[in-house]
Amino acid sequence: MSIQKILRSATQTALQQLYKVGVENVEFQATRKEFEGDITIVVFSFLRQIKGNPVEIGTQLGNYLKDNVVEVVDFNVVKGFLNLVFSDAYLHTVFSQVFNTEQYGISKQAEEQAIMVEYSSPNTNKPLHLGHIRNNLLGYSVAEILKAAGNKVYKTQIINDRGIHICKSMLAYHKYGNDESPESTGLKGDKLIGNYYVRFNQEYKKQIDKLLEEGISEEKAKKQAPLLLEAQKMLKKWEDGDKEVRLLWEKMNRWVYKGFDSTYKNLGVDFDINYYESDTYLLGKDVVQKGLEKGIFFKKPDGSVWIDLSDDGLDEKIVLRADGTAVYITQDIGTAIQRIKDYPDVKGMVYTVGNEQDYHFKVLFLILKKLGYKWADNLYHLSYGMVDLPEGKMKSREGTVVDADDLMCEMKATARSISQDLGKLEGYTDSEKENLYRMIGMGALKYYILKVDPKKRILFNPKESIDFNGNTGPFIQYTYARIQSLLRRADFDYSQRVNVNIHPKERALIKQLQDFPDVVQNAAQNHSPALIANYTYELVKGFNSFYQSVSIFAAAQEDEKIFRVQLSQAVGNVIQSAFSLLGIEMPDRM
RNA sequence: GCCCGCGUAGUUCAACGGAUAGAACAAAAGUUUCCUAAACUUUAGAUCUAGGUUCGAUUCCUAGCGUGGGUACCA
Repeated sequence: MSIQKILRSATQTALQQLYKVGVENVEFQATRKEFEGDITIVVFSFLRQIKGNPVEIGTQLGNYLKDNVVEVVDFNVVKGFLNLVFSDAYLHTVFSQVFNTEQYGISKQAEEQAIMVEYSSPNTNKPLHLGHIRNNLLGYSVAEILKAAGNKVYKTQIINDRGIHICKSMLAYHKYGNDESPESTGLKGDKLIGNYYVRFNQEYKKQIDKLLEEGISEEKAKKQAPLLLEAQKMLKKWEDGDKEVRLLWEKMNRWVYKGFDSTYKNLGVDFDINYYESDTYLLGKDVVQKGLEKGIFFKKPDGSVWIDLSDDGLDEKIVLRADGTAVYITQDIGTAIQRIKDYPDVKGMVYTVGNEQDYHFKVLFLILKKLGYKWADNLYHLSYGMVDLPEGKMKSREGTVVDADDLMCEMKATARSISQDLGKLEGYTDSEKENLYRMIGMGALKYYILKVDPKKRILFNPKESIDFNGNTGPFIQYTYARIQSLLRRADFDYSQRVNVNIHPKERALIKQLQDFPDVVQNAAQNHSPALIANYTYELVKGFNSFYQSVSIFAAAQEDEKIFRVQLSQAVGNVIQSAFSLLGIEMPDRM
C-alpha cells in the first residue's frame, strides 16, 4: 500500500474520531524545501466540514498520525499546512524498492489494446526542417512515454506523396533537371527535390510577373500561369496512371525517402508502419457515400457533399468536391478507418500535428463519431505550437527555413568544439569521440525542444546557439557521466541493504526517485514529454547538490559509503530511463 | 468580423486552486592541493489590465488590451 493511501485512511479515521466527520479527499503535496517535513497535508480543505482553527486541527491530526502511523515520526504545522516527517526506516524501504527494481518506473506489461501514434507525416517535395524536428521528437517521445506507462503502441506516419505540390517539383525537374540525380550531384535526395520545388516557384513567379505586365489581374495571373496549368495537367495524368509520370514520380520519391531515412536515423526516430496518401486518398469516398445515404452528410445543388456541424458549435464543412474528388479531410477519414481495419487491437490514436490544424481535427473527430465509430472517442490531437524565428514564421520561399540536417550538424559541431576545449577524453578513439559529440549535440537539441510544454510555441533564434550549460541536455548527460565514473571506481560490493542515518540531501533524493513512476503516468496522461524533462532536471539538481556537499568514497562509515554508491547508481538509472523516454542517449564519459 | 491558443524577471522556460511565484541564460561575487568546474554556492530581477468566484487565484469565470493561428472546395 502506498504511503498516501495509508495516510489518507489514517486521516479519515482520525477526523472521524476527533470531529465525527467523514472526509472523502485528503489533499497531499510535497513539502516545500524551506520547511521541515517530507509530505504535507493541506488542512484548509477540511474547513468546509470542520469548523475551527486550521492550526489546531492540524496539530491534533499530526499527533494522531505520529502516534498511529509508524512511518511518521514527527510533524509541524504552519498555517493550514501539516508537514509530516518520515522515519529513516521507511525511506530505506522506499529506496531499496527503487534500487532493486529493474527499470524502476517503466512498465513492462503492455496492455492488449494498442494506441497508434502518428507523427512526422512529411510532404515528399522538400526536406525536413526545424518544424518537423519538433513534430518528430514530440511524437516519438509521447509514443515512448505511452509505452512506459503500460500501453502497447504503434508508431506510424502518413506520407503525403501525391497532389499538386508534388507535381510542381516533378514538373520543374522534368523541365530543368537534365537527368540530375543524387549520385550525379552529390546531394541528398530530399535536398535535390527540394531545390526543384523552389525552382518551380521561382519560374512560376516570373510568369506571373510577366502576366501582370500585360495588364492581367493578379488573381487571374496566378491561375493562368502556364507552369501551373502544366502541373495541373500532370496531376491529372498521375491520377489516370500515366506510365511516364508514374515512373518519374516513383523515381523522385525513392530519392526523397532515402533522404528522409537518413534524417530520421540521425534524429533517432522510427516507425512501425507507414501509410501513403497515394494509397489512401480514395478511401474516404466510400465512407462519405455511405454517410450520405444515412443522412449524416448532405449534398448541395452543385453536387458537393457537406456536413452540418452547427449543432456542435462549428459550421458546415465540405467533405467531397462537386467534381467528386476528395479533399484533405476525406482522406483523413479514410485513413483512420483503414488503420483500425489493419490493426483491430487499436483502441485509440494520437495525431501529432501543429496547432494550426486544431479546427481540422475537431471536425475530423466529430465526423468519425457521427459515423458511429466507437473508437472515435479515443482520438487525440497532440497539438503543438509552431517553431518561430525572431522575425516570425519560417518561410521556404524566403529561405528562412532552418534545415533539419544542417541544424543537427551544427549541434554536433558545437559539442565537438566545447568538448575539445575541455579535453577530458583521453583514451577515446576518434570514432568514439565523434559518437559522443553526436550524443551531446543531439541531447542539447532534443532537450531544448522537449522541455517546453507542447502547446506553447517555441522561439528559435539561429544566431544564439542552443545552450550546453544550465538547464540543458548536456548538463544532465554530464551528471550521468559523472555517476558512471563513480561506479567505475567503486571496486567493492555494494549490493547489500544497509541501514544508515540519512543525510538531508539523500532524503530529498529518495523522495524524488520515489516520484518517478507517477511522473511517467502523468506525462502519459497529459501527452507531455516536458513533464519528464522537468522532473529529470530537478532530480539532477538534487544529485549535484548532494554530490557537492557529501563525500562518497570518503564517508565516515563503510555502510554510508555503500549507501551513497547505491543512491548514485539509482539516480543514474532513473536519469537514463527518463531520458530514454525523450530519445536522448547517455554517455559514460564526457 | 467570428472561432481557437498564448500573455510570468532583460531573454528562454517552470509552478494538480495552496505556503515567501521556481530555474536557466545574460549581469555581479565566490568555490578546484578533495569522487569530472559542461558543476556547486551567493546577490539583484517578473505574474498584461480591471472586475468576479474562493479560506486561498499565475491557474477558474467575465470584460478589455496585446500577440499567434484558423476561417469552408490548399494539404
